[in-house]
Amino acid sequence: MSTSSDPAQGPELEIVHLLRATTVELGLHSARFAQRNGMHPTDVRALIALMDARRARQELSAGRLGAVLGLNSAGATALVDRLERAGLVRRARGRQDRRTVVVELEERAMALGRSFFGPLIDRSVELLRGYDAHQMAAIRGFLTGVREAAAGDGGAAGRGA
Amino acid sequence: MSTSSDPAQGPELEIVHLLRATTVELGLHSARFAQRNGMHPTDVRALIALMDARRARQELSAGRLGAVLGLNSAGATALVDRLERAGLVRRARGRQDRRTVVVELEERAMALGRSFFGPLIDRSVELLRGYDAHQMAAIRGFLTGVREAAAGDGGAAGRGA
DNA sequence: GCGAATATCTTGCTCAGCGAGATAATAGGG
DNA sequence: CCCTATTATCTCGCTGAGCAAGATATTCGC
Repeated sequence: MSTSSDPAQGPELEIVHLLRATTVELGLHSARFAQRNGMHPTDVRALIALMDARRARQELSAGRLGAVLGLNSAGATALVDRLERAGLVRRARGRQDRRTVVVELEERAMALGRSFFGPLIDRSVELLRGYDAHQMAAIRGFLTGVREAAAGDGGAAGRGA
Repeated sequence: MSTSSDPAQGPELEIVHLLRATTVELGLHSARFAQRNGMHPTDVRALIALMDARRARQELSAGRLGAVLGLNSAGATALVDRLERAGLVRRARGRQDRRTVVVELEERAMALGRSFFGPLIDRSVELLRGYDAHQMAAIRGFLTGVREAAAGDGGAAGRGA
């Protein structure tokens, strides 16, 4: 966000800060969406995870959803309660394992998600169409590398207070 | 609804989802860092904003910090209280306008921030060194475009429940 | 100096998320 | 088939982040 860094340190650092600024902006966009619809940031993240799972044609249980979002079981239950009360999801018992609760998206949630992601996705695809294969490979490689670095928990982080 | 479902629709969509996955992973990384240091997500975001301001050689007041993070004045006061109690920042009265409270980072917070961002930044720079100017321009252009699209509040999103 | 405007702080409240434990369903050994 | 360990979810009680409203302190225009 805000003004850039010392470009003197190289174009690489400038891009690193640009990536961070972009993630911050996406987060703020998401927060605006949440507030506008009377939801909490966690609810939006849950919606994203559920739509992701749906794209991959996989069921998502309450517990697994909570794990993805970093909640404990009580928090996961409360989350699904909220989403259900808002009419965004419905609970269904798992078929083979009836202990599990499968969280299924209501049509309303899909529409809401599309209204949120659609324009952003369309604009992104439009941007990408302007690049050649060589450039696309670079974008893909960079994002993949950063994702793996973040997932690998690169942050050392000493003991807090 | 065209765009947002099928990965077979082209390499563009794959990259869009990759970007989203990357931001999610960065968010989880940040959450792990927060928990490990007894902080909350908002505290980490505040630290980022403060380090950003410092890089830009700009002072950040309590109220302005709260605005950046989307908090009201009470929330901003509580946030600075928390960070101060954790020894991460100190309050200082503004020089020309003594109503304001300038939030200044303690050395400890800088070190903590570096331990969090350092490895990720290093890895990112390393990745970027493998690309030529043509590719760097594509990465820069794509990220800039997405950031602007998100900032422009592309999400329509009607009234929620 | 007086009153309006502005920045922060205080008070009281709501609700997201946690820890601990209860309940329900499955899997395996006898 | 029954009994026990395991696993998935839910219930209860609590902590604390953030909000709304208002108090307090400082600045600016007149």
